[in-house]
Amino acid sequence: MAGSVNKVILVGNLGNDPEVRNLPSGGKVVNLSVATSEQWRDKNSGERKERTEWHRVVIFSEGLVRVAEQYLRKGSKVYIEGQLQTRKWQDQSGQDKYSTEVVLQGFNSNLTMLDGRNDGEGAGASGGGGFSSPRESSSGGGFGGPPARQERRPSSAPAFESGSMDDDIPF
Amino acid sequence: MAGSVNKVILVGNLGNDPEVRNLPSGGKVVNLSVATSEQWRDKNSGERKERTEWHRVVIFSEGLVRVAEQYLRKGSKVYIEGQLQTRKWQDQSGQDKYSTEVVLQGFNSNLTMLDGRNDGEGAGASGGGGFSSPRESSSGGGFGGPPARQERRPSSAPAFESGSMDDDIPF
Amino acid sequence: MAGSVNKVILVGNLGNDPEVRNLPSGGKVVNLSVATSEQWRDKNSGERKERTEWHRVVIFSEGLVRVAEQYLRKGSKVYIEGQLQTRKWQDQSGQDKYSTEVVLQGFNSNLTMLDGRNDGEGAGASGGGGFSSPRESSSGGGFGGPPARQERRPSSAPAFESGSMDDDIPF
Amino acid sequence: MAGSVNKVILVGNLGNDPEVRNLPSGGKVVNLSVATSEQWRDKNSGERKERTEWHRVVIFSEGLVRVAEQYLRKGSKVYIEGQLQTRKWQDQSGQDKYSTEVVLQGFNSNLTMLDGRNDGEGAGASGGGGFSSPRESSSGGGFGGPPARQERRPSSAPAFESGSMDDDIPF
DNA sequence: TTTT
DNA sequence: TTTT
Repeated sequence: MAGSVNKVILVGNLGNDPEVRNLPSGGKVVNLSVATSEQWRDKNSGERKERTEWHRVVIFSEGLVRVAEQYLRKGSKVYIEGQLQTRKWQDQSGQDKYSTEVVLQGFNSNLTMLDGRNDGEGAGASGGGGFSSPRESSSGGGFGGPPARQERRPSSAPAFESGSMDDDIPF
Repeated sequence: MAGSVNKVILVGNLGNDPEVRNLPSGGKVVNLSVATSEQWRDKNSGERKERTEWHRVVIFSEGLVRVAEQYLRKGSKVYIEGQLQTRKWQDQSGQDKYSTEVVLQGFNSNLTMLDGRNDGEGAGASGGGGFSSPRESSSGGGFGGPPARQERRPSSAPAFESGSMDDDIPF
Repeated sequence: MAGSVNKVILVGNLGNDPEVRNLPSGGKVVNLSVATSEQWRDKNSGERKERTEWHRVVIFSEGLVRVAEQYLRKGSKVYIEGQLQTRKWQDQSGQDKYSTEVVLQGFNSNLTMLDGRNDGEGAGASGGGGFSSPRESSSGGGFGGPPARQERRPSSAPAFESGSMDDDIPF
Repeated sequence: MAGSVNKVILVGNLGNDPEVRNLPSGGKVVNLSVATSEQWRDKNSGERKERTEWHRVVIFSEGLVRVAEQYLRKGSKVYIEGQLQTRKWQDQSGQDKYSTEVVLQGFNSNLTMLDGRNDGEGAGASGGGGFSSPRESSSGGGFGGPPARQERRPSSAPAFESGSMDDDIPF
């Protein structure tokens, strides 16, 4: 197909601790159960309503499996980026069943803890090797206007709390 | 829950013409069957592989129902933004079944045709009324730096045809 | 154009309290300064690195202006969905300047607080009126398989903490 | 910061052929100029309006640089996923300038051609190596319900051509 | 500078 | 069932 996209973005809370399973291959898979919810007020009755949706999330990416194991617990709030996949299986009675999951696997996945203290490295999808600098190989490379010698990501990166950018950025 | 997000973004092709159904309420629902696919080369065998995923899309938003009816056909390429929802139903034998769909309803949905001739208006989710100006009520409103009297979107909108941006934007 | 999309998604923290300004028109605009940051370990030196990016966010949507005023403070973590816009302005010396902002306006915007106690209504973009039920007009409307009489969003919606879905959803 | 997200999603058309530049390091950077546009009808005057936004896109990811060079031309329609970055530079007169760009670099980027004949492989961000199977290492790994011995993506991939899904998926 |  |  001349280009397609399959992306799910969730922000929600874990209904349970992550379930880690070992694969025959030696790898691991983690299953999460993630709740998202909407609130609204009924137009007619004026009542407060809520609807909770549960999502099955399956993590294959090595790096993200590690994040899930180490940092996530029942109740954790997470940002998730994955892909929709439906698979077919048979129950005990041989009946066909379908299961739709949000799959985190390969380059375009993400899992980020939104509460708690992730003093860790951050979590790239990184299918295997981990990643170091998000822009390791650049040097210059900007658009026409700005001169190429400009440093794009100075090592003296200003931390958000420091307030040191006050006279840099005009806002 | 202190804030959650449930969003699906798809770019894919329709496997069939849209199915339009009338609701008892007088409204309409449109069902789409959307394919996304990935290609890759098998690391070991070197073979070319492809996996196609089919997505059930259900459109409730009035404005988007109209777009689907008028412009979409089997084979159309679309951009879709909706929400994941799983619902339970019983088949003829009384067995419980679950069905997961991408639902377009309410403010945070979108449906945009990516091929063909949409000679129409564009497609906002607009639950009912349609929308006029995307920034009708602004006047000024910029950040600190720029003076507040600046027009953000003058009715003399800076259309590219005017050529006036040529020496404006440094790229 | 036969369909285009302009969307920014941010999860980050406010560097300052929201700045609220009144418009001549009687409306309000809110400006936010939002930080996102990445951490990584330098491949060569092994050093821990961090890069913080500051985003200017401008809120025009009435409903979201209210959310920002009421709930957001310096340090708040937010989910933001808006549009990229670059505008031109002149500084005191008459020099042309360009400013790129993430604009929340119209139907496809979102602002959700990710920490703290938003005991409020949730925050739809809702350009003007607020919104009540996210699926007010549906009744049935599912895909072919499931019968139309199924309730899509039962009022007895199970809250995430209740565990009441245990025997409903097979995960 | 306990987790942040910085993501831009664009669907638009190239205003010019891609600009490829060689880096001192031996790598390449590609700059794109991408237009998105909105149409609406003015509430008062009833006039048809349009607003075009131009985005500067900078591609560092090796794989995506290749895609851009090979397949993209002036007028091409693309799906782009990247990150917002603002950088500072000085013009000839020593004046500080800021430039905000959509940067494609590292694992969470994407570039997909939405028209034309991409007879190629598809385009993962894949910083260097390319990617083979999107789920090479799985075997089993499903959620609780389905038995673990189920193959998730059999090498006999269930291609739609086989007709085998006809009576499978209830839609 | 694109596209409709 | 789509598309390449």
